[in-house]
Amino acid sequence: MLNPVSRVRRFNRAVTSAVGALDSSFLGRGRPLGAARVLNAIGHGRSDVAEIRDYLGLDSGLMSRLLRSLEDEGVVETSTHADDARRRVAKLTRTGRREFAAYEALSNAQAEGFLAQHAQREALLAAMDLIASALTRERVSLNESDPQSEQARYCLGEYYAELGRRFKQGFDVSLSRDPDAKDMRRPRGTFIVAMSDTLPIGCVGLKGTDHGYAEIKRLWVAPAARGLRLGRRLMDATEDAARELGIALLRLDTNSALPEAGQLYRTTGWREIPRFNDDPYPDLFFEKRL
Amino acid sequence: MLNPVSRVRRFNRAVTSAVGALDSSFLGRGRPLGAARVLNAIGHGRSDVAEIRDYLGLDSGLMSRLLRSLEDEGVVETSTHADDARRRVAKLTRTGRREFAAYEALSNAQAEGFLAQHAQREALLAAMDLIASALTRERVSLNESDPQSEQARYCLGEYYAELGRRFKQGFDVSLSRDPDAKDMRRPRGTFIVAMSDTLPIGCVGLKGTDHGYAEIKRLWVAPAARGLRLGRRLMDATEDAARELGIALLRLDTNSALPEAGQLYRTTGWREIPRFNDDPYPDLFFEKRL
DNA sequence: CATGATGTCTGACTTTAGTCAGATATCATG
DNA sequence: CATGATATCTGACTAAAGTCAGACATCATG
Repeated sequence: MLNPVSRVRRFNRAVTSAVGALDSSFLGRGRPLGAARVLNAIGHGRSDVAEIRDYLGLDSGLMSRLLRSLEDEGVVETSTHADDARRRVAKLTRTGRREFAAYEALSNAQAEGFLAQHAQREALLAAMDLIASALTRERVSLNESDPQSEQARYCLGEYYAELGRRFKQGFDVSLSRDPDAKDMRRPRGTFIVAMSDTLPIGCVGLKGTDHGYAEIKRLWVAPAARGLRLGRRLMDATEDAARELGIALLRLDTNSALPEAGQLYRTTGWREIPRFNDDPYPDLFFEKRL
Repeated sequence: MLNPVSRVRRFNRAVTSAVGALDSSFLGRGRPLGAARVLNAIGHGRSDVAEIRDYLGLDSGLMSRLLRSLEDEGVVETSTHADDARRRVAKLTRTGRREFAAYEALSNAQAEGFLAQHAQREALLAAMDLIASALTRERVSLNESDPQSEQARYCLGEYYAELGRRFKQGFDVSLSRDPDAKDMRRPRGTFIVAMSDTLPIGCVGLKGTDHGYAEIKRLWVAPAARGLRLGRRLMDATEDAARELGIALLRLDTNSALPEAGQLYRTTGWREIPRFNDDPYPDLFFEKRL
């Protein structure tokens, strides 16, 4: 009753019945589940028919019929794609948007109801984040994005908050050599955000300099996503980007209060070098030749 | 992207697709899912046809047909219930047990595969326990059981380990007034274990004494089950049992290092009294008249 | 022991999901 | 502009799940 496998299986059972209940709550709107799923995919912004088919794993014949039934119902309208007349794009009509809103309200109410039942909300949410990240790990996408985008700013905020918790003297960005956004945009550098579904769960910046090297900055992985080797994936992606940009030498600084970071660098070809800047926070400095 | 409801919904999406994959892994054995589910329910010890139907939420007609198809296949045999000739009981044949074992192996392999993919196993398992307990909270059952049963011993072990972590001087059972098992058996007392599915997640003992009162001992709730008001349920069940046993006065001791326990007692009609024993660990003493 | 309730079974359906082989239109390419 | 690839659609199926009314045997009860 206590071994890890039974615990996973207990979780599976609990979640299977919860998911069943969730699915059947969608049946209350007089539409089969398949059609409801297509409607919701469109509502969530997937307009390309092929993309929806792919996302939901449907046969093209089935997809075509589901789309037709939604059109007959008056909740969806389709048109041909502007760039490619073979493809079709679907969008919701006014009634379709109303139906979608009803499904959204249902989902939100279900989620709120679940949360309302439990004390220790934060613990529960953290557990959910962890599991969701674990389950969708192979679907984590690394996207280059602007260092001032919403996702990037979210990651950086979390990163600073975590440094504040882990450095005994706290962390104040304004005292640190905070990299300029323009140094983390191509062609000088880049900024990569790891997204799991719609949640940013990690980031890293490549900051161009005028000293013949580029610096790795702001490597962060969300607590809920640790153990998935995401740090390594982010570093690999950054090195690839650096090579693309013709950068031959990378440097970074870090702090011994973040042992997992030092560990990562040491096992991926970085070598320790003497201090190369006067930032007050770091106490460890590394270099890697590409 | 960050609010609690979105986090729950992200979890739901992640888990929905995982459950789908799990279900379809059961299709590899040439049997539709419905039939496989019935076979597995029987394998897990549910023999009464009505009980299976209820557990799986099936229509009686459908259930009857599924059972018939399993019989035709030679994996199940049915007979009439010994006490009631209207009811049927189903059991696996030899080949049925072999098929069941194959499904079990599949489930175990799936669970092991999931665990093998992840570092931070313990964190992941703890998150799964927490969520499973939250989802099945209304299905937690409180069972009176022998204080030396496997489940009881598991709970007590966890309880002692937790005291060891929370008391700054640690905890050594042999120094404490460890209650005798025979004082926690009817008619002198009782011992109640809270089970979620097959996992013990809490316990409490009622220890009979010869001094005109009984004592509450070993109240424990698994970390994964906190926030579900399980402590209160356990205490209520114990008080009910005490009333049944004709006990009019209850006492207990606890420690101020366990503030949630003190809080629970104070809000449920217990009043603080002077020390009534010489156990070195407790520093708070309560009494409640039934 | 008559009566209504209960548990199972059967027949006759419907709905949903899914498959597969073309048909048709359009696109990218040389 | 011929050719093969791609995206969607249609027709013709099958399988699985589920529903419903009634049949039948058995049980609990007064």
